[in-house]
Amino acid sequence: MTAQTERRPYRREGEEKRREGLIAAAMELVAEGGPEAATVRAIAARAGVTPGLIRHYFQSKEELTHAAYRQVMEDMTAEAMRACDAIPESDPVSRLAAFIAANFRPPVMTTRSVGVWAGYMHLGRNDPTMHAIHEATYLAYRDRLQSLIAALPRPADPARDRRDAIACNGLIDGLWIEGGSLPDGFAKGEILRIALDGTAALLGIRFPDSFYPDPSDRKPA
Amino acid sequence: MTAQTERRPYRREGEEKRREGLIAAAMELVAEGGPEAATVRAIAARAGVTPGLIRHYFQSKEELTHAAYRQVMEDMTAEAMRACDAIPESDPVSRLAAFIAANFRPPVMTTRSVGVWAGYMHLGRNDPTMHAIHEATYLAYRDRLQSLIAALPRPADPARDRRDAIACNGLIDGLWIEGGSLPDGFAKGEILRIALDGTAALLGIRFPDSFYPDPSDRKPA
DNA sequence: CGGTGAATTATACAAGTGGACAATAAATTG
DNA sequence: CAATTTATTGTCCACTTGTATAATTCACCG
Repeated sequence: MTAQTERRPYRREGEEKRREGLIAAAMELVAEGGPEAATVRAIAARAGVTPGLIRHYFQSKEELTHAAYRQVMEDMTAEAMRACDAIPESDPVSRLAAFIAANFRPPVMTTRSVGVWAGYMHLGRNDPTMHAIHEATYLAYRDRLQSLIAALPRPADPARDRRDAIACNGLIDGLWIEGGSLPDGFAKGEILRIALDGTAALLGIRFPDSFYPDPSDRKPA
Repeated sequence: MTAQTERRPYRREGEEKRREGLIAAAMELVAEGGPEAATVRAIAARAGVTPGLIRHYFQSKEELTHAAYRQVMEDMTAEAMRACDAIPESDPVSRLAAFIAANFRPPVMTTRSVGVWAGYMHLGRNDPTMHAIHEATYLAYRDRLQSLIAALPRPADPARDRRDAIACNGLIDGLWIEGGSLPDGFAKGEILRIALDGTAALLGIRFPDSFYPDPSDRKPA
C-alpha cells in the first residue's frame, strides 16, 4: 500500500481542450455535490489530469470558477435564443413561445443545470466578479425577453414592456427552479404547460397549441 | 504575540437562549458570506461562545445547519400566513393579496433572507434531510396558496387551482429572488406592484388598490 | 460546606484545502 | 541532434476544517 504509485502517463492535449475539460469537470462536480465538492483535486481527477495543471491554465481556482459560471449561464440563454431564432420574425407570438418553451426542456431545465446554478448562485453575494456575471447574464436574458415582448402586435409602451418582461422572467425563473429542484413533484410537461399558460395570461395573449406538450389536454381559455 | 490569550469568562446561559443564539449566528454568517463562511469557529465567535460548545447543543455541525435552514424557511411562510390571517375570511381576494404582498416586504424580501436561502438551497441536492425540509416547506407554502386561491369567488376546479398555485408560486419565488439578489435593479415598490399585477393577471382577478405601494401610479387595466 | 454533575472553555488532532515549486516529459527550434 | 521552451506531473507546505477530549467553572443538593 505504501508502494510508490506509478507515474501518470504524460498526455499532451490542446489548450482549448484542456480548458474546456477543466470547466466541464468543475460544472459536473458542482452539479453533483455542490461547490464544496469541486475541489482542485476532484476537478483534476474528473478531468483526468493532475491538480497542478489547473494552475497552469487558470491563475487560481477562483478564476476557473468564474469561467465555469459564465459558461453555464451563457449556455442557457444561448439555447433559448437559438430556439427563438428558428422562427421567422413575421410571427412574434411564436418566437416568444419558442423562447419560453426552450427553458423547460433539456438541456436548460435539468436537475444538472439547476444544480449548477444553485451551487454557484450564492457566490455572487460576496465575489464582485460573480455578481457582475450574474447581473450581466440576467439582464441580457431579460432584455432579450423584453424585445420579444415589444415585438408583439400591441400598442407600443416601453414601461409596460419592462414590467411584463420582469414578470415573465420571474415566472420563468421560479418555475424553472421548482421543476429542476423537485423533478418528481410534477407530471411530465406540466411545468411547460403552466409556463406557457402563465406567460400568455401575463401578456394577455394566446400561444399556438403546437408549443404545448403532446398529450394536449389543455382546458379552453 | 505568542503570549497566552486570557481565558474567556465563563458565562452560563439558558439552553433555549444558547440554541437560538447559535442558530441566529449561523444564519447571519450564511447571509453575509455564504455557507463557507459559517464555520464552527465563526459561528461560535459570532454567538459569543467557544467552538466546543456547539457540539454540546448539536450533535454535529450538520444538525445545526438543518435547524437553521428549517427556521429560515418556516419564519418566512409564517410571516406571510400572519399577514393573511389579519384579513377576515369574508374577503378572500384581500386575503390572497395580503399573503402575496407580505413576501415582498421586510422581513421576507431582504438581501439577508434571500442570501440565506441561496446559501442553503444547494445543500438540498445531496443531503436527504435538507431535501426533505425544502420539499416540506415548499409544499406547505404552496398548499396554503392553493387554499387561498380555492377560496376565490369562482367555479370550483381543483386541477385548475393546482396549476394556478404552481404558477403564482413560481412568479412569487422568481420575483423574490430577483428583488433580493439585485436590490438596486428595481425601483422601490416596483417588484411588489409587478407581483400583485402579475398574480392578478394569472388568476383573472383584480386586487384592491390598498395593497399596492404608496406612489400609486398604476396604469388602468 | 463539600461533593456531584452539567455547562463552558481550551487544547489537540487527523483530514482536507488551495497554492508554490521543483522534477520530468515531450514538442519545437536551430 | 543539441538546446530551449512548454505542458504536465509529483511533492511539499501553511492553513483551515470539523470533531474529540481534557480541563475548568459554577449551580445545585446533601
